[in-house]
Amino acid sequence: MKTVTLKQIAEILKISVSTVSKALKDYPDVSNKTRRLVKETAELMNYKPNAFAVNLRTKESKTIGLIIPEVVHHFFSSVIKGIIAKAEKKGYLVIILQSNESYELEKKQLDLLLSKRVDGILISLANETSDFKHLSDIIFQEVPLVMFDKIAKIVNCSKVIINDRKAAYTATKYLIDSGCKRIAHFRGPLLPQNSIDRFLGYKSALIDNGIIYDSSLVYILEEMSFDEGVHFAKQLNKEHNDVDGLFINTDLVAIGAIAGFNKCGVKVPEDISIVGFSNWFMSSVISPSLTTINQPGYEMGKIAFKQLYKEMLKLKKNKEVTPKIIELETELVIRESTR
Amino acid sequence: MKTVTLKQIAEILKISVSTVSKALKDYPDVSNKTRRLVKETAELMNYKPNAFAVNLRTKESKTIGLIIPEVVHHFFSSVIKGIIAKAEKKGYLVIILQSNESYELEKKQLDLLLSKRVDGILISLANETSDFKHLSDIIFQEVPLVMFDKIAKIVNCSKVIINDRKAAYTATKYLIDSGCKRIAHFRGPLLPQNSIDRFLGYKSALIDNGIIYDSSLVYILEEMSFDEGVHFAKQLNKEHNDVDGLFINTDLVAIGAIAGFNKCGVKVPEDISIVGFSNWFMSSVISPSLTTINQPGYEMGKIAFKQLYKEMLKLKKNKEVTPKIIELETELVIRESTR
DNA sequence: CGATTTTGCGAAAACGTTTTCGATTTTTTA
DNA sequence: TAAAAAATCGAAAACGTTTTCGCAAAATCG
Repeated sequence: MKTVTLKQIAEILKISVSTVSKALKDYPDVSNKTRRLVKETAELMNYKPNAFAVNLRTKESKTIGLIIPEVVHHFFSSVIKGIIAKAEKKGYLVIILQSNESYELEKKQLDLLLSKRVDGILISLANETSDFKHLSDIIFQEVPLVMFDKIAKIVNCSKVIINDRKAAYTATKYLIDSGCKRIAHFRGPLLPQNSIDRFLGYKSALIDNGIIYDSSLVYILEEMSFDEGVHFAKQLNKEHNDVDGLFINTDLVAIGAIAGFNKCGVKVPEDISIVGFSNWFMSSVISPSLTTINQPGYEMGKIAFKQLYKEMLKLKKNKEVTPKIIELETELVIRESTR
Repeated sequence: MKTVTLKQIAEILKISVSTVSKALKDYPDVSNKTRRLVKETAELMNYKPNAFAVNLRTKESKTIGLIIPEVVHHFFSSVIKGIIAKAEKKGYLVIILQSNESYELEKKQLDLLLSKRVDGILISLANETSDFKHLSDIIFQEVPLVMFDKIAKIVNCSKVIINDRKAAYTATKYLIDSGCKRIAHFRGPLLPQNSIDRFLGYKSALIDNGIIYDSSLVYILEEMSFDEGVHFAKQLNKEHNDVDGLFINTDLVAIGAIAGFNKCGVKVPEDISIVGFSNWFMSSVISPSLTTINQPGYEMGKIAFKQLYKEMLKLKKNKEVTPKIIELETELVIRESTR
């Protein structure tokens, strides 16, 4: 039950290795008779081409790398699912690495993927990442690279994103339109672009609508966990009793916040309206269900791979690739946590 | 900025390719002087061994395959995280595929991984899988294989599992001890071993404690979703108003069931005690928080890889591997959903 | 100082495939 | 029927590494 090679097939049929190879790959310069013969015996002997040899010869691995800040996360696992699904259809396998939001790890893993000679790389940045040389290096080495969700604007590669700023603007505007006068914001860490953009969207919605921006109403959350949501809800209630609207960076925190307000005796949405972000599946089933921004993770994964695939093809044909920025649509999902 | 090879280093230093290779790998038959020289220039030229060539030569890819029924799932993503973490430490990368609970896909993906020549395979079975030839084939081909969580007892390979039967017994026993007289069960699909075992644990706990087993109290859930939990809670309430205890196959469904009972005006735990399974992080934060069985996903991932690693090493040394069954500890986490 | 051992290096095969190029045979055309 | 064209095949190089083996030079020994 050893692995069977082209050579073995060749010896059995008393023809050359090259002819066997060509027959299997439908080269025009092999007769129908021998082609059929080769294919039959290959089938019979259960021939499987040695991927290592093929890789070496063709200089491609039909494998892509994926670096993600955190696997155990509903949004990211949806993205992963989208990527894997699309990649498999195109004959690509996906190696997944996790940066754990660490810049150092991210760099190391990028190196790892390069040394494994993946055909392309998909990445969503770690929160810590503020230097982007490791990414520019990739581009310089002409390895196709596509960033998604957590991107760096400065890096000259294709990106698949949502318009975080616009979505946050919409969310905040909805709070304003529904009558909120004093609106707070639970934002994410300082570095990631999407956390910045959501904050900016929040801020400009206030300003555009004649509400004075008050920086003491913006809370910076590092972990973005349920518990942080609980904690900061309590704190907000203590420090700013008059707040009647709250836009939160992500649903998990928002759900925590609802629980937190619950404990303080603050009623949602009667006393305070809350809008989350990402439309986690739990958001529709909790009580009160959460008004939020729908962020299409699965879709994003599929499209990110599609773009990477295009660029890998172009590279193979030595064509120039011009980075593309693809913006996916989001929408406001109105539920019970807002008036 | 082309990729640099051993040959190029050799030409520059006017020595042979073999010496360069040996110098870099600290072979004893190369002098300290040339070793240092080689290493320095390799560093300088930013030499990275061509993984394709190394693979071909050494016949290993330092890559393992992972097949999982569903990526977007808290338990499984925890397992993935554990596997990736451990694998990376040992210098292995992980290719992840998703069977979507489909037997056909599972088979196809196993083939894919084999054709890519991964060094080992980790798998958690699809619900649909009831024929195991594709798995035995892997073992026959001497590719290390370790199954985890959703396993097939009949396949002769190492397995990392929890004792589902015992855990379910504990859960049910706790319901009995806390005074429940009529205990229902929401089980998973018919095929998967863990769904069977949890049912059996439930059943024998009843019988051992003098409660008559009533099959009409056992509901089979196909999707294991939140919505199914809501739906069957309502149905149970309609069909068996007298039930005062409920053991549910998985936390997500249990949380759905709590919501369902809520809508029917059935109070948890006053009217009915509920025990879930898996200790999803949301279970501790909902209200009432859920009594459940803690199932260590991250741990399971780490140990599954560790076992696979051992077997890959043994295979390399041509040593015999004897399949091992590793049972991880679970514990009952008592919260508010039970009296 | 000659014989033996040790040290350091290189040639070459091997891994299994793909693909170019030339050679031979067969078929077509003039 | 001779010349040209097409069809069919194989030899061989190449991809970049690892590792065995042999050889020469240096070091050690008696």
